[in-house]
Amino acid sequence: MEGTKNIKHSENEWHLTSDRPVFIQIMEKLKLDIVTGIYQPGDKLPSVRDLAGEAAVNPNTMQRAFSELEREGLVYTQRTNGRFITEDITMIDQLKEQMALDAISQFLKSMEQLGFSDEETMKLIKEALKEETA
Amino acid sequence: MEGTKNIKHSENEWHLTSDRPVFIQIMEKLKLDIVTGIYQPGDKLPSVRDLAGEAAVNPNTMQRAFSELEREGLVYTQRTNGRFITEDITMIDQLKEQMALDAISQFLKSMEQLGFSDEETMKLIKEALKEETA
DNA sequence: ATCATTGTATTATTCACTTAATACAGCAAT
DNA sequence: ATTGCTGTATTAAGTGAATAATACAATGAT
Repeated sequence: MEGTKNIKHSENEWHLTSDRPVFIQIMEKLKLDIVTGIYQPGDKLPSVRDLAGEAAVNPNTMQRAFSELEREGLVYTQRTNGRFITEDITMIDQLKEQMALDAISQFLKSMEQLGFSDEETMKLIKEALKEETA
Repeated sequence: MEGTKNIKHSENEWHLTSDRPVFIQIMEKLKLDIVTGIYQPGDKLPSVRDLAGEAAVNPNTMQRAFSELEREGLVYTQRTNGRFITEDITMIDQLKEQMALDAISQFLKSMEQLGFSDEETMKLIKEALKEETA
């Protein structure tokens, strides 16, 4: 096979916190890496043990995160060879769109709950984007 | 007497979930009720036991949520009389502004992580708001 | 003075998440 | 055949959150 370097993550930072289940946070990071193309369809993933060491978590915890991702169809396993990103590009695109829609609806819900009108929300968003570039 | 109805929440729904600490979710709801004016500055709160019963949680859990809110200065306690919303209007206004800014920055961060440009994000927000009214 | 209500404190138990330490089966390269 | 890597499974232990069941001190109303 192509020897060497299936390390596609280099100096990854996992910044895991204790306020939410770690395996959930790992799933979220992996999903981000998939929809943003850091992991390409069909890519081989580092082993459970390697990733666990890199993220400084127990191999069981990393294994659990992968099991869930596999249950959702985002990765698949070759029993003794390793894990791979799904080659279903449609699924990946749909996931990205869904994650964006979730972020949007969650944000709009928050602003509505705080009592901001749609106009006020738009105004605040525009201001935030302006200051971002500055 | 019980004729005094200091119940300002009526048929409140707490929709608590098990994916995050309950006392955190309670704090979030109380904060929303404060910044949106459901609870006014100086208002007396229902007793720990009453609120615990209403939210279907253990009194200890409700007590913990209040302890944290008190630590943050949003409520204060009269030892054997009850709890009250802070009368510091400035603090409440600042909290509301901070919650809005947090929602915005969290949203923008999510969209950036997903790889959307500021322009794309704005476009998606506008579309979401249009469909909302329709 | 008595009583109900208030916030508060204590102890024990349960549960999910996490870690730790192994162990096993299957495939590839040597 | 041996070695090394892969995913996977198992058991034990520790931790924080939540519940349950009480108990106590202080205040206001009666």
